[in-house]
Amino acid sequence: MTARQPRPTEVLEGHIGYLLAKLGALSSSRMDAELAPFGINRMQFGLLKILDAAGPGSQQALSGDLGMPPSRMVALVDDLEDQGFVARERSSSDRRVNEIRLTREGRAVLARANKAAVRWQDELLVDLSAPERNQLVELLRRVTARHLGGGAVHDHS
Amino acid sequence: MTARQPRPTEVLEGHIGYLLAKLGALSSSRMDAELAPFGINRMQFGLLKILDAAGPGSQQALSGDLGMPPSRMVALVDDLEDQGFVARERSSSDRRVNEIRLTREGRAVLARANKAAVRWQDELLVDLSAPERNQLVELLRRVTARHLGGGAVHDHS
DNA sequence: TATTGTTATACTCTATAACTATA
DNA sequence: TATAGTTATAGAGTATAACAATA
Repeated sequence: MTARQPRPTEVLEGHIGYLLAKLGALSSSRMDAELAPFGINRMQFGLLKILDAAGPGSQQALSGDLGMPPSRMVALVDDLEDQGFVARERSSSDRRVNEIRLTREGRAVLARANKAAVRWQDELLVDLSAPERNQLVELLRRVTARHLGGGAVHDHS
Repeated sequence: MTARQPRPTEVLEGHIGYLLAKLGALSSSRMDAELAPFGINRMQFGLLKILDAAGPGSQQALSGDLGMPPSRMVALVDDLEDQGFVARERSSSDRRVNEIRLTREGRAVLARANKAAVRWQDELLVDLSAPERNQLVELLRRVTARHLGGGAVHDHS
């Protein structure tokens, strides 16, 4: 509790990596909190968004998209399926694959969750003007494109 | 491996939180990799920087500064002490407190580690012009000040 | 033999809470 | 009784590897 001076961490804020890590962690935990009322976490939110944008896909494809091991998809999809947000159907052409598709309920919850996500984003950027927000997003996208642009974005710490 | 289309995650990049989380994770893991040759991780790097800027302090004060529980400091400082980068001295006025101070070796390794950190930052921002880099840092600092500015910056996922 | 999805295991990280020594 | 530091424990998250079904 005995933090010193005004702000000893100020010296760290010169490092953009520090700012990115801190804001990333804040944003992640807050996103999870915002999404919790809808029964999903930010990974599942991303999953629903991809399904919505790219159409149905196998768990392998999805795990490739999200850059996570297939084993991790199981619980994620289990939970979405239990809540009726996605449907798992054995592909007729290749019965090994699970074809995952968004249900009507899934599309509905995605719409509501998306609103919450946008609301939180607005709150995060409340101090920036509209042009500044666009500038920030554009700069971050350029950095992202260079360093994570190749294919799926991996965590792989 | 069977990631679909050009980049299905593109739909996620409209969310600044996604970009921040991904870049934060990338930056963190890369920082650890850059610092590993010096025998420290990014937390210890931050610790050394704070000691350098604010002078010696107790473990409590440091843990307050960094926003982590005192128990976590122990191993962090143990390791730094083993390598001779900091000295732990029982305070004479209150023998419960450990006064942590930077050693000469600590100051030397900090200087070298800092160069590596700056080099990585330059690489991260390689596609941005000098004014753009300044703009990005300034925007991030303003967002940080609003949402994490109060005191110590907590992780607390 | 290779691949999809699943399950089991093991490892890392971290917070919480007991414990000690000082005050 | 309260506080600084330490140790112990327990939980979450996650990757890796074994496994079953299908190709």
